[in-house]
Amino acid sequence: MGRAPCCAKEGLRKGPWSSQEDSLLTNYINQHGEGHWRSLPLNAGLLRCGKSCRLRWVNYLRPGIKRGNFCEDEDDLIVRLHSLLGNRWSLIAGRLPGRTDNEIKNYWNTHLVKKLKNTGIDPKPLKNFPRRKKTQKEGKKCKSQNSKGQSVQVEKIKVFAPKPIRISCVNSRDNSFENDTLSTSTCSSNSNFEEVDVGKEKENEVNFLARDLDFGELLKGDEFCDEFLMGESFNFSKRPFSLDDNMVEKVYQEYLLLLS
DNA sequence: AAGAATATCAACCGCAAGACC
DNA sequence: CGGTCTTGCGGTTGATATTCT
Repeated sequence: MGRAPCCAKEGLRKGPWSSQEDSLLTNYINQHGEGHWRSLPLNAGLLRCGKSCRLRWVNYLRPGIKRGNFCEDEDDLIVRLHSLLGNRWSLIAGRLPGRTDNEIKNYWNTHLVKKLKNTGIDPKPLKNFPRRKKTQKEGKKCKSQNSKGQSVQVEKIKVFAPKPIRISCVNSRDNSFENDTLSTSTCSSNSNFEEVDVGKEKENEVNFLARDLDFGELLKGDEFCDEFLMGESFNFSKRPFSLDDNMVEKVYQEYLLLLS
């Protein structure tokens, strides 16, 4: 099965984006919305491939993106989530307000790995979870036909990374999971995110987690996770970083709570 | 001051998988 | 139902910046 390239390569610009290209892309998306990446460059007057446009938008131009200066809370959360989820940067990014998967991945590789190694911690995930398999139904709009054979747009459930919210308390960094409550506080250094209705956000979060993390599927038949779920026999001494306060267990318990 | 070495991060690439035809 | 398209993800690259010698 041959696979067509995402775009014709000839005559397309590569490399860093100019401010003019940025504004063309931003203006186009502001007017027409995201999506249709393949046709977007042509329509927006850009000599870029759609993939490049998407990447630029998602990682740089999209409103609400926070750049640089990761706070200690964020470091902490990234390390913990990485320990739980491995290199599933998009999932990790979903838990960090305004951060992109690319930025987190870069930050992990350039800063956190070193930092962990310097403190004698092996920055390996607990478990290499398989890459998530999406279900047929989720994620996309699809066309279907009504009884008259007319084509109608059916809105399928779309997996939005929810408005990023923290799942843990941020004020007590070293005891981040002391509180059993599911805090939705945002990162302390982040003032760009709105206060949210905790009830609704929690609901959204549950939906998000249930669909996107898909722990049920992820963990099904997994001896390691069975063990983890059973709790008692799990040996925390295997953990890649200090767990004197059972941090990861608490993160995990939060996820379980959200799923219950 | 200058060249080398190292760090950083934006962007590219290939692949997987669902959607579409 | 099979081939193709589209999107999104994670790994990697390479240009630029910074630090070291």
